[in-house]
Amino acid sequence: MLKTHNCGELRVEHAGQQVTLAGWVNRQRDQGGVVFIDLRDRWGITQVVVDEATSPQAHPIARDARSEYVLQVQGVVRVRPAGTANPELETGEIEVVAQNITLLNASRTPPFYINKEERIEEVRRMQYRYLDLRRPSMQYNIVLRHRIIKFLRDYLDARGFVEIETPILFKTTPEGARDFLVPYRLQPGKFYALPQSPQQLKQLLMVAGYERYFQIARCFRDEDLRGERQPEFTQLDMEMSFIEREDIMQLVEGMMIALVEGVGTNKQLLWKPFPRLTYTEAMEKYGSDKPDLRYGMAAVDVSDIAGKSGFGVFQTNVAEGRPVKAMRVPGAGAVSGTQLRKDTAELEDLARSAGAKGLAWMALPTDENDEVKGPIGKFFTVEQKLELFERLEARPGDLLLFLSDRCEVVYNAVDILRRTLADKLNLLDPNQFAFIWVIDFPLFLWDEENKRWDPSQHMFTAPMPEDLPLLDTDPGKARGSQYDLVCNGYEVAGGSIRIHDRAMQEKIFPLIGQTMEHAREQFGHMLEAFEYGTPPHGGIAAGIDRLAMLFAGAPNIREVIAFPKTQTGSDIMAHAPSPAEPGQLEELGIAVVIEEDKEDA
RNA sequence: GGGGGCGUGGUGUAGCGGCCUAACAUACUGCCCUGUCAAGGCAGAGAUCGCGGGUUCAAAUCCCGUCGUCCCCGCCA
Repeated sequence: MLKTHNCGELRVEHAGQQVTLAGWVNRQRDQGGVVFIDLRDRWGITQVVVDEATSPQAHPIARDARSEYVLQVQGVVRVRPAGTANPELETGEIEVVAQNITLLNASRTPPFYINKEERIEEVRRMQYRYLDLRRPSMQYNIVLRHRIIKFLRDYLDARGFVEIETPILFKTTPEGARDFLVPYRLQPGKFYALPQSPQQLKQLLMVAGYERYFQIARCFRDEDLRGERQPEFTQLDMEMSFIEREDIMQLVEGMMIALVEGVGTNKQLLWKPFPRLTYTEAMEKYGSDKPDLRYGMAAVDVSDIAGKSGFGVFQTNVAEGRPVKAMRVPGAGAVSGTQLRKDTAELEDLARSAGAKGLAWMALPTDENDEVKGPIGKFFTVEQKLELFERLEARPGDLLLFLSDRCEVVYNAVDILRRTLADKLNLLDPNQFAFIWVIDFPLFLWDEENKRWDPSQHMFTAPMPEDLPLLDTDPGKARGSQYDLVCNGYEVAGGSIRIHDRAMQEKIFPLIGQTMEHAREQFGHMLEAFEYGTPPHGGIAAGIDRLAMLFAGAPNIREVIAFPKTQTGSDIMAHAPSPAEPGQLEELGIAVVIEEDKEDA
């Protein structure tokens, strides 16, 4: 070893010890006769003192040392002279008096600061990702991610789960996203697909009798990127046999609580056990199947009251079956008239961008004797207003927003209004975790474009037993045995009880527009497996990137992925993707045909 | 596929028609300095303002296109 201690561990009790440290120059302070070097490694920073008089060998090297030079320092630990301790440093009580310094490697001037937390343009960070990752904040994120994964592994291992690897080179998987294809030289013209998840394989492991499986699995989906989505991402993939929905939810909930409480961050659970919302409740109240419950502002149906008001839009909509929903924004009405008009105009624009035709509002005065402000107030009788306020639990100074349209439009608008208002009103505390379960999803969602039902999760999700008859009569009403774990507005895990019966599986295919022929071709091995004693089973997959992001308090998952891709799927450092060599393509029997720019070529 | 933001010395920002021969901080280079820790002092170097075109007497600044990146919708659980 080139070091006997790391740069974060030396304390007063080490005083007098001969030590060797190695690391990077975080900062160098040249005082002339004495040079201070803050030596940094993954564990911390230790001050090295180099005195010209007592360390003639080390002094010139220390003088020439620059940021990010790699040094090995041999010296003696000493308690710092009185008055020179640095309470900012964990090692601030001591310093290492250098006897010998070896320059292990020099460094060019880095393109950005390693020793200073400053927002740097992301292109630059990605171009020099190895330097970006050297920054302490990134090292914290990456190590935190490791701790999360380690915790989950240990937790599941202790409960009889077996970690099993599944292939990356596989076949199209039924998650509904676009596949990444990998051409294969030995069979020109044929392609592997990278797994969108190990879904089929983990079910087959249940058929194989492993009963409790997990894997830290890389998944691949060729869809557009977002802050929370990368083309390759990591899931904690799990599957269990002989269990019911409740068993998995309990296990995962216990695991998440233990993780939050055991992984050593300052994150607080807002509540436990985790509340459960049905999909319908989530949509009705929050307009989203992954609502952020760190704040309220739930939508409340006021169709009955609004329909009786004198406001024509509400009357017509309610008469034609379109709901009127109201949201209470605490305190947002207690501003000047000018400000109120500006705020509500902005919110109305937002609602319009979500497809709504408008946004009505009432502002409750802070003085209860004043009139309610807002253009629709006059259409409501005093009694109607009081009824509204009571239902919304409105207080003086609140702003009430009213939306009325088709359900989907109202949901959309409620969702975007809630999220925007929460941000504006500073209601988003990243240290608070609001975990909730969303259950009772519809098994299918109608795909208007292709005029068919689409599985809302995937084709192996079992219907809720009591909804089986609906498959024949009204498939849209059938609920799936699906459960999603949501935290702070992010879906962090999703799973279901699976179909383990061939007949049931074959019943699903035609409903989702799969011909039997195509289904057998793609999934024949699954159907066949179901005939050999498949146990009832189910599972869940948790997004490790999103969890790590939440635990790190990071704004996107790139901050917790060592080498992420940009929004266009590029790796700026390595310049991937890149054209293939003609010889490689020839071996694969592939010709690249790139469309010339359609018109303006 | 669509909408929006951003792109100025190495880095982070300012400048948003003429006072820009582009400012500030920091980093960088040299010299001075024996208790600093965002060290300090003095001196210095460093930018065709992403790229291309246009408008104008005059463009970092306005317009169009393009490239890159980020956010959002679609897409994706």
